[in-house]
Amino acid sequence: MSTKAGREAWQLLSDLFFNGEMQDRFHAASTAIGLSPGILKGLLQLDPDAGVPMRDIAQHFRCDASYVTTLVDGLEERGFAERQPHPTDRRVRSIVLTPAGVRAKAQALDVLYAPPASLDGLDATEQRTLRDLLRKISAPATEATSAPVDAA
Amino acid sequence: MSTKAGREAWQLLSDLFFNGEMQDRFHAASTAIGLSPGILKGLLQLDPDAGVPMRDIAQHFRCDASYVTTLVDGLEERGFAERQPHPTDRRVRSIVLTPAGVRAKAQALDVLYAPPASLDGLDATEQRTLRDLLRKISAPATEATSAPVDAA
DNA sequence: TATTGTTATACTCTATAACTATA
DNA sequence: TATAGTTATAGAGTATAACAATA
Repeated sequence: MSTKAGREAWQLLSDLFFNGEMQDRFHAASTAIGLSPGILKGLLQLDPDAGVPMRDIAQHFRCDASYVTTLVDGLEERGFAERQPHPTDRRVRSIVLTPAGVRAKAQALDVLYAPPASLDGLDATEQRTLRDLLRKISAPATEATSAPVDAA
Repeated sequence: MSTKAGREAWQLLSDLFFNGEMQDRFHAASTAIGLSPGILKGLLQLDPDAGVPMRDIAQHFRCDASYVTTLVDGLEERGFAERQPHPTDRRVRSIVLTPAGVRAKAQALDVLYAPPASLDGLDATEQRTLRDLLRKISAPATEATSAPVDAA
C-alpha cells in the first residue's frame, strides 16, 4: 500500500515533470535530432537487435496501426530504422534500428536523461539514497526465483 | 553537481514516467473529464483566485497566442474558466477558474497524482525517506524564515 | 510604435474506412 | 474468417499572417 508520504512523494514527482524544466525536454530532444516528437517516441521503443512488430508498437502507444506506418516511414526516410520480414509470419514487419538510429537514440537519451538542476539540492549521499529507492521501485521482474509477473 | 548515482536516479525516474503505468495517465484524466489533453493542460495552470494573463499561458507552454485563444474558448464553453479584465491594462484578459473548473481540476489531479503500483515496493519508512528527498529537491525559494507550509 | 488578443487560414498529427496479402 | 500492414481520406491540434484595440 502507498502511504500518505508515498502519495505526497508521487505528487512532488509529478510536479517536477509537469512544471519543472522537464516541461519541454522532449520537444528539445526531438528538434535536436530533427525528428517530430511522435517519431522520436517511436525511435525510443526500438532496438538494433530485437525487431519489434509494428503491431506491438501500435499496442504500446494505444494508437492506430496506420499511424505506426507513418512513424516507421518517417524513421526509414531518415535511415534510422528498417522493416524486416518476420521469420515465421510473413504478414508481420519487424522493425529494427540501424546504426544511425542507434546514434540518434543515444543522442536523444542524453538530453532526456540529463538530471534537472534541482537535483543539485541533494548531496552525494542523498543522491545515492534516492537512486537506491528508485531502483527498488523499478526492479521489474528479476527478483527472487520467479517474481509475480504481470504485463500491461 | 549531480553525481553518477543522481543521474541514474533521474534515469530511473524518467523511465517510470515514460514506460510505466504513467504512459497514458494524462489521456485517462482528460477523457474522464471530457476535455482534450491540450485543454486539460491549460486547466491545470489555472486558479480560482489568481487570474492568469493569456500571454503568460502562451509563454509557459511555448505556444502561439492564437492557440491560447482556442484553449480558453474550450474552457469557457464548458464553464470551467472565465475571461476577466485586467485591473490596469485593458489589453490583457485575465483567466480564472470557475467553481466547476476547480472541481474538474481536482478530479484530474486525483488521477494524475495517484501513485503507481510500483511505489508499493517501498515500505512506509522508505516512502517517507523518498518524500523527504523530493521535498528537498522541490523546495523552490522560500527556505529559511517562513515555515515549510505545503498544502495539496 | 509595440503589445495583447482574435480571426481566418494553413499545416501537422492522428484516426477511420476500405483494401491487399497472409494466416 | 481473422490478422498485419498500407493507402486514401477526414478530423483534431497547432501555427502563421493579418487585424483591432490598447499602451
